[in-house]
Amino acid sequence: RSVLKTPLKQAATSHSVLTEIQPDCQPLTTPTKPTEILPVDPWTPTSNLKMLISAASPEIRSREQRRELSNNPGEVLQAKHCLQEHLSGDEYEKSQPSRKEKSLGLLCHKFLARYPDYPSTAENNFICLDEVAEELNVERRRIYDIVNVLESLHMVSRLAKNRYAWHGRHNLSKTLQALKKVGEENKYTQQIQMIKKREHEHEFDFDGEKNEEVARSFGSNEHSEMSFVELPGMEFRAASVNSRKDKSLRVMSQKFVMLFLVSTPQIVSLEVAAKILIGEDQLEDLDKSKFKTKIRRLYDIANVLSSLELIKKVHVTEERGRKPAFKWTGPEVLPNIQGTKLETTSMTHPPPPSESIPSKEQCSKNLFPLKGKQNFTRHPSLIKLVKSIENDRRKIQSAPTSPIKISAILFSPLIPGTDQNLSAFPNEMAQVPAITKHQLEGQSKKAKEMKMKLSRSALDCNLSSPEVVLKPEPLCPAAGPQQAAFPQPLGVCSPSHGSVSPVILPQTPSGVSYTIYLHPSQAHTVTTYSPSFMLQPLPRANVTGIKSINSKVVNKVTTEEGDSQIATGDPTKSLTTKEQPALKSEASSQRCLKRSQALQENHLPKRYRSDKESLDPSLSFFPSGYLIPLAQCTHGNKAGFSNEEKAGICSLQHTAYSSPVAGVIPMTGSELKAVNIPAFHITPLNIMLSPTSIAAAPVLSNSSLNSSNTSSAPNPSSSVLNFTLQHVGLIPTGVQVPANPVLQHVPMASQPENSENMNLQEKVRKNILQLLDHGGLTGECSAPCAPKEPRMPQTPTESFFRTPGGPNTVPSLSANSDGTNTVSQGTLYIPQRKLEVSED
DNA sequence: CGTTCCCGCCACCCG
DNA sequence: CGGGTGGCGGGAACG
Repeated sequence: RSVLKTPLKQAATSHSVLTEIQPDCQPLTTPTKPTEILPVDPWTPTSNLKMLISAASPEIRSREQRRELSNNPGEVLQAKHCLQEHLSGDEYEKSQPSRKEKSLGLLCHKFLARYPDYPSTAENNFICLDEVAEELNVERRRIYDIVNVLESLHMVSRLAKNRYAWHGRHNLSKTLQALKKVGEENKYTQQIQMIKKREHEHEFDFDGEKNEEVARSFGSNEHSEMSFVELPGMEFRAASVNSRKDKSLRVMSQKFVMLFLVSTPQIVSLEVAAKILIGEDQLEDLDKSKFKTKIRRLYDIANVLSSLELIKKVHVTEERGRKPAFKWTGPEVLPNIQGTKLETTSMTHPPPPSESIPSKEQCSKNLFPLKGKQNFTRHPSLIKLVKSIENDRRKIQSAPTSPIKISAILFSPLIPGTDQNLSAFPNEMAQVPAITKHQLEGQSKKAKEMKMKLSRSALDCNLSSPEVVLKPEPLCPAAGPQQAAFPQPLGVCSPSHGSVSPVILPQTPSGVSYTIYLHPSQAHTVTTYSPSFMLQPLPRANVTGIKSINSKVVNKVTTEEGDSQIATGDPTKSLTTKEQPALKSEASSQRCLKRSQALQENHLPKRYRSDKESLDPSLSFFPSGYLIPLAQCTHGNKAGFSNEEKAGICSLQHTAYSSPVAGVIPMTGSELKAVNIPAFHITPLNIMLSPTSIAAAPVLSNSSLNSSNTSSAPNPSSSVLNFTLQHVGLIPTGVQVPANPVLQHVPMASQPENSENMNLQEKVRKNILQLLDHGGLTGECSAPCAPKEPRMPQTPTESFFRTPGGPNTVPSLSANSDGTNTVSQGTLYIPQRKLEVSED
């Protein structure tokens, strides 16, 4: 009916007619699987499995082999889908491929198998859809599904009708960075939080504040109406191909990925994803069918992402039961891009992709009229209108550009060697012989990683920020629930908006800039503040879901986790002696709860200082020639905060549970209890600092060690520690711990095991110290400046410790007059995790 | 039964 | 206007 865009009615009619006329052909229905085949049939799932097993065989692509290696031998099942049938097509027709044989995931694998991950320019990297479709024996329609999501990751790009160019993973890291950034700017983190919150709204029903918050969030939400995110140099190849750039699958795929990138346990449930993706357009019609459709699409996308091994399916268990979700298993994405193009290296800047740089006129055409209204809301229909207009405009714009020399651009050296190396990193890691899950997760690796990072960062001192360090477990053989506990490797990245830094970078020719198509009206909305700068004590998913948890539940959870964990059984036992007592004494949860609740009340979202920080339209030209609205707020914002504001916003405990800045949802004590405690059990080292905070700690302590400086906090390190401990509930609020421990604890944070804690600690500490010595530190921790331009780090240390976002993002701690500690800008992360995440 | 998701109609848009 | 694209949702397969 009217609801349907497509005159489905007709379809339905014709359908029924057809059905009647030709009963044997089922026009609109899924063909029934011809009942039965011999049990021994080669195509049964079982046989499939066998095939797989025997399959680690020769003819699999080298790439495939690598993957296999990385897979735990015991998990053949898991790898099942990873294989392509190895036999010639001879057996095709005789058997009815089971539904699974036709799955998009498998198809995608086949598709991927055709092309190298990192194609060289020399190779023939053209993709002809018809050809592929034929070879893979599927309808073209299916190929579109695959290609579309690949395109969203810039792994392919469309050249012309029926033709695509294969880029493989060369662009992947940049794309992910861009996506992450955009995701942050879209405040996806908060949206997720919000969704979850809403799920069980029933419980907290407080005042209008909530509503306001919701409204605001969703209202401003339309900003996320952004379209396809592009990379410079990856812009439309051919003008003609542009039209549907903002269409669903592609964009949806990008958004989906964004959700992972901004989530701390990088797990996203389908439900949430769907809601967010829908919510962007119109929040009201939470139409069920629409939701269903969205989910369906998400499955499609997820399937190909899975094939790419960027995500994998898991289940999160909430109070409602198991819900399908996906976990990011791709490379860790560092918000800061700068590192990618090491000016350090003799390589210098990669030659600017001159060919692909749009003319100036185009740039001007791209100018978005900025609309100042902050909360301008428009009716959906209007949005649509605008969209189409915008669309047209785009077409026009792109027209002059017309197809560029493919060969030139296709493999344009956008990605310097360094980048490639980086990209390759995960693979290397993956190649490390698979041990046991635990071991993988284990410290040895982490320790190495740490070292590596440390030394690396030392080397990269010229970088204005840490370079991209990829997470070690990308290929996920061991991906278990535990991973959730280690959202980010030490020092790797700030979960936060890289917007800060990246935004600043664009100046650099080779910088990873990205292009977002926004509706003019939305330009202003882009990032007002960084979502990540909020404390996220809990994993959104379960957090939201939990009302009151009793110890039983907690135990249960822990136990469940335990099996895959090193520390098992009674979690308490696995704790270090040191921690143990603390934890116990901790009736903490209760205390925390109360307090948090109390605090929440006071501090709920006072919307903050709007955009005074929007110093100016903050628009700038990127090399790509596209005009991109900067996330000015990000840095401006930070700088903009006055101390009192910070204080107000971030006062101790309160901040932990709800930050006005972030619009975090306040949580109840029970929730905290439920979530935080389990986290402890799971992670021997309970204190898990986010990269941001981690970065902060060293700097701070350092500053206090060396020459003190700007830090207003007498003893920042201890502040951090105390804050953390208190927050986590390890120590009563009143207790204070000396600063030193910080150094020890921080490193430990990355250690899942305690057995070697001491050693590791030692090592890490040494490393750190060493590092410090090296660069003599300049710990400027509370410099609220928002440099407009990329700033070169003064010292290696600084560059290392500074959050990727830039100097201004360095978390600062300060003691408030009231004696409480204040954390500003920084984020202390508590291990966040689902109540339970299970692989399938 | 709930979840997963293949199939293919048909609206759209491009050349 | 024909053909490439790809939104969309029924309902089968799967678990």
